[in-house]
Amino acid sequence: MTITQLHYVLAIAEHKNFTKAAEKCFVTQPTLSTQIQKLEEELDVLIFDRSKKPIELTDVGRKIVHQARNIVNESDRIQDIVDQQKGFIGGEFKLGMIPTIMPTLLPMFLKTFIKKFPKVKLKIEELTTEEIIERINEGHLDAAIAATPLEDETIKERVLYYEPFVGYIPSSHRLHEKKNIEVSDLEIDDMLLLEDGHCFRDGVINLCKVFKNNTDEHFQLESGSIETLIKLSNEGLGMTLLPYLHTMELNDNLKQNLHHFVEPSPAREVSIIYHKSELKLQIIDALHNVISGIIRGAIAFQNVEIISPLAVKETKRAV
Amino acid sequence: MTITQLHYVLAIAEHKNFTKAAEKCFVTQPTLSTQIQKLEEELDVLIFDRSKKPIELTDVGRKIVHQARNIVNESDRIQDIVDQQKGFIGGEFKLGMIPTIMPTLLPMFLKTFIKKFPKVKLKIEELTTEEIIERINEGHLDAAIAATPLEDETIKERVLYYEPFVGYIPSSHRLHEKKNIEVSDLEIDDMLLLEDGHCFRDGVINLCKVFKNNTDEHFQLESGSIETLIKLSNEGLGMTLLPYLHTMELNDNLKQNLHHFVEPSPAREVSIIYHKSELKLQIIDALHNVISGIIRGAIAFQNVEIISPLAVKETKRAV
DNA sequence: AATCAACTATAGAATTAATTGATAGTTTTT
DNA sequence: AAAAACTATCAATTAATTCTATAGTTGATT
Repeated sequence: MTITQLHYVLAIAEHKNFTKAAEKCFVTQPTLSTQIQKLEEELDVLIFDRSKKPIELTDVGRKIVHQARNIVNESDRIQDIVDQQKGFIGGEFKLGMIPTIMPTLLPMFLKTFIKKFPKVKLKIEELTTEEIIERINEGHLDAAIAATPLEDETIKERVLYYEPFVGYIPSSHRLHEKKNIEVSDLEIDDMLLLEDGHCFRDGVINLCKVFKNNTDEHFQLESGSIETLIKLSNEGLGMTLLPYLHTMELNDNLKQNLHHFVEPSPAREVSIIYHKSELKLQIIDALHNVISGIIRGAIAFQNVEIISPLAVKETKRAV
Repeated sequence: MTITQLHYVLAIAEHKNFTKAAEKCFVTQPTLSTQIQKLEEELDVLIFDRSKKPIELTDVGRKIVHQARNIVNESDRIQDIVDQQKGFIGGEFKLGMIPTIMPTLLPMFLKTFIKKFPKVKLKIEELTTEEIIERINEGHLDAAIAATPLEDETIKERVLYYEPFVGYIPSSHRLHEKKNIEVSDLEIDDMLLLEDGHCFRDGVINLCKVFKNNTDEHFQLESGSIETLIKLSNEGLGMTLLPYLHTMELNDNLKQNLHHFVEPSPAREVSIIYHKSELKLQIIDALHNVISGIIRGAIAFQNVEIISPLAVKETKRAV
């Protein structure tokens, strides 16, 4: 059994096709055929069921693939160890981001990051939380930025910041006259909300359920649609909640419709998440440091006046 | 990087000598030299410091060895997965046992076990708890039977049974007339004890500390010396505590010196312990089942009369 | 400082394994 | 029925691993 063979197994398991897998491995298809045969012979067990089209894993095959992924991940860490020793931070790094975070956060840290770590080739993709979890587990993403907690055993989370929600209340809305709103003011029937998989932290009222109820009867919004949300809100379809960082980009007209919560404000927890095998931990560290540094800096400098200490819990300084 | 190369790294790290490591790997010494060189070149880092005699690991080398051990263990599990699928329970299995458990427990289960699992080649070694922990972590032992809890993060424990201690009190001793003794009767100054690293369970008085204090001033006994302990006790050097299973083998004369504790009796927890990577889990399962079955059976049948329900805690049925 | 013992490194040959291009044999799709 | 899409197999090639033999290095001993 060789690590190369395990790579081949993973590629075939993924593409369900020897020919495509071979391309991805930069070898010819017979190479895969023979190497898989050798491995199957060595273990004296069939990993793939070739009678099915497309090819399928056998029961043992599935377990072997799972274990093979462990082994390959663990063996990749050897290079990480060496990189760490050399103080080298570089290489390709695939980062996922959910749609409601990407457009505001990415421009804030990207320039700083690539300047500070020029050898890291960041590949950033906008994905839903579900897609992110799947791809992290499959090893196609090195890390992602998403709303947490996820409660997923195989994925580690490191909190970047807490982002309060701000009410966006058009003049037609019943709450428009109220300067600061409270969670108890909210009513599902006159709200537009993002289907965003995020829950609020324990202790703060859990708005998740409210969201879910709502989406049944009304409609739901997808990727990058916060602008749409605001427009719909302006059309008189209801108030909405915006993540704080988004509110910073609104023009002055729209800003007038913002109503902050009285403390403690509901907030979402935004974290960098990654597989528990902690591959490429140095780059994750680097991202964590740059982003949480930027967020701290940006807020402390620009916005202390706009939202005075928005604490999620007494002890926590938001955003 | 190949798994073979990692095996070579581990062997050299262990023996600190290319020539010896080569023997253990069943290859010649030049093979190791070249393969290690290739790996070091691929990673572009020195794993071994050859200037030192005997050879030493570099700092990165140490980390690489640690990771290499992970990878090798994980890759061994592939065979385990296959074995499990085939329902095959067999292969070499190295089991450690501490001296105060081995002589009584081994004869009780060995015959049954090898009859039930004839394909497992058990290699049993008598070792101290410290040696066991070290060897499990180094991968030289597959499992061991020892007194627990160990509070060692890398080692998993599965309790086999609780073994009460029985007082052995020669006629010369102040407590000889008392039929059933209590923990509060014990006094360090007139007791002989085993240096056995085991602590009693929470809730029951912790006799560990008593042991430790004692060994300073007096003397301590090593491996398999319970017979000696009894003889010394008979010589008037004090009473002692015997693990329950040992008391079953005493001749009638000596049995007269046994004094059971009033409930709850102090007891030791005896577990099968193994590395958290859970290599060869099927065999560990098999051992666990056979041993705990035997213990349950033996006691229920022969000894209900001798020590009536000796519960360590209210809820637990001892031995 | 010469010699020895105990190592590790290197060279070249032999062996073993991996990969390829060409092609045969399947199964599925059209 | 033909074409398309795959995987398996074969023979040849290339690459890698390992071996034997030996050279080089270091530290200890005389």
